[in-house]
Amino acid sequence: MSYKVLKTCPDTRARLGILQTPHGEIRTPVFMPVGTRGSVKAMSPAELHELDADIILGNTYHLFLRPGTDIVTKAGGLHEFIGWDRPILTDSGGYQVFSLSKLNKFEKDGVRFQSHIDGSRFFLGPKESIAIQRALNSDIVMAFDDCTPYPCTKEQAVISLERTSRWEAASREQPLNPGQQMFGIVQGSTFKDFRQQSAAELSQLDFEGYAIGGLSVGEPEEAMFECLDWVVPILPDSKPHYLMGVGTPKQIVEAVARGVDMFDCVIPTRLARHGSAFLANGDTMPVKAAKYRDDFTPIDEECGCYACQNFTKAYIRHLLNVGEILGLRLLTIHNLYTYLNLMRQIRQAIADGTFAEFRTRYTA
RNA sequence: GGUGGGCUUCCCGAGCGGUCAAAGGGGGCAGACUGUAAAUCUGCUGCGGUAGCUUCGGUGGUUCGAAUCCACCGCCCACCA
Repeated sequence: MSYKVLKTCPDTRARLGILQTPHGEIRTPVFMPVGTRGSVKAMSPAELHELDADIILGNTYHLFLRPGTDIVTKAGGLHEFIGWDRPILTDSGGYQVFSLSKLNKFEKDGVRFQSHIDGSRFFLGPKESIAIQRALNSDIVMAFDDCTPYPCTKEQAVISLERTSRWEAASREQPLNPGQQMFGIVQGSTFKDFRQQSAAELSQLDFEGYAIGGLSVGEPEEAMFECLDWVVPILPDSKPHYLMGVGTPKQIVEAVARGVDMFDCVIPTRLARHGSAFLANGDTMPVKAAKYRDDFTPIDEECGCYACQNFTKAYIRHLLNVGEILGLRLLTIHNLYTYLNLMRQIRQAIADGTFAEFRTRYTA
């Protein structure tokens, strides 16, 4: 048993847990910073340690294109290659089926991609994706799925779900390295019967964890929460539940209340590079805005991050304004700190049995 | 002193009689962003809510009509004395 639930919230479905991997423990609920191409953009591993990140993501599609599996294999695996000694979860490339849909074509056993970099053609299916993730030697391997777009008709959803089911079963059959574990991904768009069917089918495959995909792709927030209400209760309780690609701080708190243990999202790092800071209450602040030109206070007086302890909004705005990379770095540090700190507060609240109050206070 | 070139909206810069409130950059401002084709992208950028009003160094003039043509004045840059 690599996952252990330590405590459950008496009032919600929130759980406190520990996920064991060959590169260490992951304390859940967890937020996993996204490092698509072998780097959490603008952050060094030392800084991620300092921020207390338990685990980061990598991406099969992107790392396959560059530097390529041969290089990573030669380096001794992704951990060695990027100098990160804690757990890594690799996404399968299923999201790129969705996000790069203009550049690819479905086939029975996978997707014919055209590289967004040089136009070269290659094929990615469950077999290929898992083989790449095996070469990367990530701690958590994601099954290869088809991330359904939104809006989506029931006819499209059924085709997509059938494809995902087939691909995930094929993914599960692929060998893994010792210690690697694989998570399956529930799809089914915003249709209750499809979501439940998908969750039931996946449970049969006995994955080490269960992800919910195909959300936060444009559907209303309420629809996302509704999907969680359908799906999470029928996922195995003894396994971690991972909501892929989500989300805003308030969405994370709401999803934890619905029994989700793991999250990843590019929002904190991307918004940082685009000039916005997340505040402790979940709101965003456009630090690049003109009104902060002469504001010599930190982004957040209460924040314990390196940026807030040492720099003012006026200075960070100036750095952003003139295009100095330190501005992006400081905001990235701040946003990741805010996210990881939120997760600490969530875990503490569950441990203390006060998560329901925390949730009410936070989302108010 | 002479000859030639120039002065355009915050900046650079196009424009060479009507379709010009004026191309294109830059800068500025605002917005978007959810398993990252993203240090990216989109929109706005003379005033006014509209009708319209005020701009293209200055002042006059030519013309139905001028940023565009003419005269004078001012300033800048070249080269020649």
